Amino acid sequence: MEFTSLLNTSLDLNSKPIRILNDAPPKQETTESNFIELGFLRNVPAANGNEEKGALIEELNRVSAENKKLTEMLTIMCENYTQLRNQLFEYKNDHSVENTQAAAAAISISNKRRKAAAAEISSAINNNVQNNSESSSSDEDSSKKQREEHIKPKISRVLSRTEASDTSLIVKDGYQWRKYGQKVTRDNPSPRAYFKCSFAPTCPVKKKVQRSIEDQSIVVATYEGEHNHPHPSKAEATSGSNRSLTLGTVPCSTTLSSSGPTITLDLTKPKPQSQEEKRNLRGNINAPEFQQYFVEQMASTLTKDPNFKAALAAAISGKFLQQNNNNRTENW
DNA sequence: CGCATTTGACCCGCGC
DNA sequence: GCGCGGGTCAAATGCG
Repeated sequence: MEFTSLLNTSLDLNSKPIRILNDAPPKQETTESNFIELGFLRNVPAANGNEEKGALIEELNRVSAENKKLTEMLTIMCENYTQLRNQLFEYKNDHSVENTQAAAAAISISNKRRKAAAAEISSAINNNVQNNSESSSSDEDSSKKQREEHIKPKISRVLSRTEASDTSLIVKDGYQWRKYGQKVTRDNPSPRAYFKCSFAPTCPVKKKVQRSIEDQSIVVATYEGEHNHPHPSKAEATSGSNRSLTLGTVPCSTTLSSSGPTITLDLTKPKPQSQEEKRNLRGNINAPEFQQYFVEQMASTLTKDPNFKAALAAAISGKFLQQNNNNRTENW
């Protein structure tokens, strides 16, 4: 099963300010649209006339409807995610015996060459398949294919948005990684970094991180294999120290939109939280606490977004200008 | 001093 | 067999 995080859950907040008045000058238009998006609508004075007021109310209604739609979409996505996660757990349970054998083989041969290791792992899996399977020799081809599927390490891609100037190639996913190499590949001028799980050789998981050739602000992390140990943040939660809330076993930090600017939500970023809160939140995404946490995360992400900051600054400065103008008109 | 990162060298698979 | 390119190793280096 390949897990590719190409879902676009981004809200595209204010990347293109909404046009309110078609004939309004650009500067004014941007400021006013920002007012609406940032919730300053109530403070906009009615001095500009009833026509504009009506337009603003209409816009507010439109934005409210859009917000409702987005909320529904988010709910559906959460449901889908929960379903997929359950399916993953079921799948894992079904294959736990095979995975255990493969992991044991991987540990015992950690110092051998990769080829030999792969051969041993595959033979361990093959033995298991053969032992468990009652298939006759006529099914050899299909069982071969099955084996090949087992041998293939699980590969998943995660896309993360970072500062384009940030050259660290670090994708925060909660796990600890040790960098063991960096290469410049032919198809992409930006270097590719190679990481191993810090639990290696016990944990065979590797990841490759490289900036997207299309958008330098996006880093693509390719994960190979599955961790055979609990998520560090989970382990910490059980052992007493708190760093982050995890939303499942797969990294859910990122999204990518292939077209247009997006805002990426990083749900794995560490956040101070009490043990009790964590217990209450885990596994109940509909809980008000979770939703509050989710909103906090979104707010945190938004405040880190330069576009959002610029929009906020524009809105605030616009607000002050507006107030000054009003004061002047009142004083005159 | 120990650990993580860097980086050049090396290995290996693949296409010609 | 050779060259190319991706992936890995391991000595050197940096940092806390």
